[in-house]
Amino acid sequence: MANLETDLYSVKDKMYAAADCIIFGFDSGKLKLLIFRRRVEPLKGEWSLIGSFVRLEEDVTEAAKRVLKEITGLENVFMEQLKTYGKADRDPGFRCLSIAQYALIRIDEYDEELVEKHGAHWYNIDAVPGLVLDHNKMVQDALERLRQKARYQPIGLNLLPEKFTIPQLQQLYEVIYQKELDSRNFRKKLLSLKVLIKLDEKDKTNSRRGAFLYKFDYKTYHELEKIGYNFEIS
Amino acid sequence: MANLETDLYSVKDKMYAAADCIIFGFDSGKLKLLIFRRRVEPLKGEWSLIGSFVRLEEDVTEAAKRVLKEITGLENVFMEQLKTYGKADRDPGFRCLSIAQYALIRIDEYDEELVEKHGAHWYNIDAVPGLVLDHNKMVQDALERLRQKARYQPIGLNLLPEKFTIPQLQQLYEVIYQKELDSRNFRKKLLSLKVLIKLDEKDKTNSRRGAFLYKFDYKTYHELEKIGYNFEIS
DNA sequence: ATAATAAATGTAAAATGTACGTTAATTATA
DNA sequence: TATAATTAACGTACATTTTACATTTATTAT
Repeated sequence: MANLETDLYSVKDKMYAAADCIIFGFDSGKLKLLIFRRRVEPLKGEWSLIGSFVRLEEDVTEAAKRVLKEITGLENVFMEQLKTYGKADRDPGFRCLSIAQYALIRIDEYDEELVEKHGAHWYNIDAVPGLVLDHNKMVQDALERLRQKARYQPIGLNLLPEKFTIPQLQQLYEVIYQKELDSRNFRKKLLSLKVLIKLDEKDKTNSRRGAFLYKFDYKTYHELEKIGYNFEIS
Repeated sequence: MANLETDLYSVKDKMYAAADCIIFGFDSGKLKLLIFRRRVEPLKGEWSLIGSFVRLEEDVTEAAKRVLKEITGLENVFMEQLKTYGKADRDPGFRCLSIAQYALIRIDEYDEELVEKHGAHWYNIDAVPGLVLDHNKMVQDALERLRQKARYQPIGLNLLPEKFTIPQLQQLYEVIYQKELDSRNFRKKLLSLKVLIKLDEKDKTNSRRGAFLYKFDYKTYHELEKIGYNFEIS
């Protein structure tokens, strides 16, 4: 794969596959996206989703994990396939499929130095600049998927620290759904689901009184899931 | 692409992409799957999802439509990407990604002759034989997606004729969800959604009395959809 | 005319969702 | 040391939806 650009015959004659990652984070009440400068011609240097070619001997999933680790230092992150973008003319350089995958990371955990070194940058989701190829479309699709999926599954929690407060969680849902939620009903609904473990620690960064921290009870959740239980928040 | 099997160097050195279709139908109260005999080595002649290599100059979506038309004669069918199967070793012959797409067809509309000519066959979903590679897994994943998606969107209707009765629709939901539904509550819920148009024709194939035929009001539905409406049936 | 059969309608209780008002805990400050 | 300010937490009444179940209706084969 090293001489992709130089071996013109093979470039035009082959099918390539890229793994592109839509990396979401949540910070200061905002949903964010991590992007970097594209590393291959054409359009080298332009803003792009973080991605890489899938190597011949490598699983698609592995390729996505590889770049994610390379840029953020993170492993074992929530990542899920979004969809494959397969228009024949989507990339002017190659015939290249992109298998897009979205990742949800805890923004306090990534390796800042590494991110900086690769020229990557976090943008507010509503201020993402123009990206190469169909990458803006991928971001839109990923957002829609996140919204859809968050309604019935507790995936949003992957964007928060392990210990979080209910007001924090509400704020997260508010940015995902892009609408305000009633804090009293939100709390009531959430607690009725019986999958939060209340700790006796408080987070006092946002109020004098402080808000209790909670952990999500994955064990119980997965058991309930089996018997057709839905983590539904609206 | 014609000499894939003969040009050994390129075969081992290239990435291929296949479009595999999970084709669902609904007939006599059963959910069915259309499969055929694989046309390429290795495993030529074994039961397989209906698929084809994606040509270099062809969109992935086009490839899927192409095979679907080739085998069933159908165009303009509901089809949606399921996911891409990208394990490096999933196909012992090539490095080949499979972009799996599921289709929902009205089983009374396909071209029987064409299907027969290609050695394709409808199997009850609970009696699908062993398929090549990871195709059985694809079927399971597609089923799960269908179940998930049918809860909130009226995609099941793509499996029924344009005119259908409420008992028919209920039967469809029952096979999709694999559970019995209360007919009184089903009807009530369905009609409350205000997206069925009652015709003044009856279908008398199942009872002396006959059941009224309905059409789905896509126009109204799509308007409601915009304002955050959910076609939720459980 | 009657029996048989699936279709269609109805109703009451339980559960869930919605829209609010009130109280509690904490600390900076006066 | 008391008070003000602020967010967290709890509660309640009403509306809507879901659930569980019984009855009536239209049709035709006998």
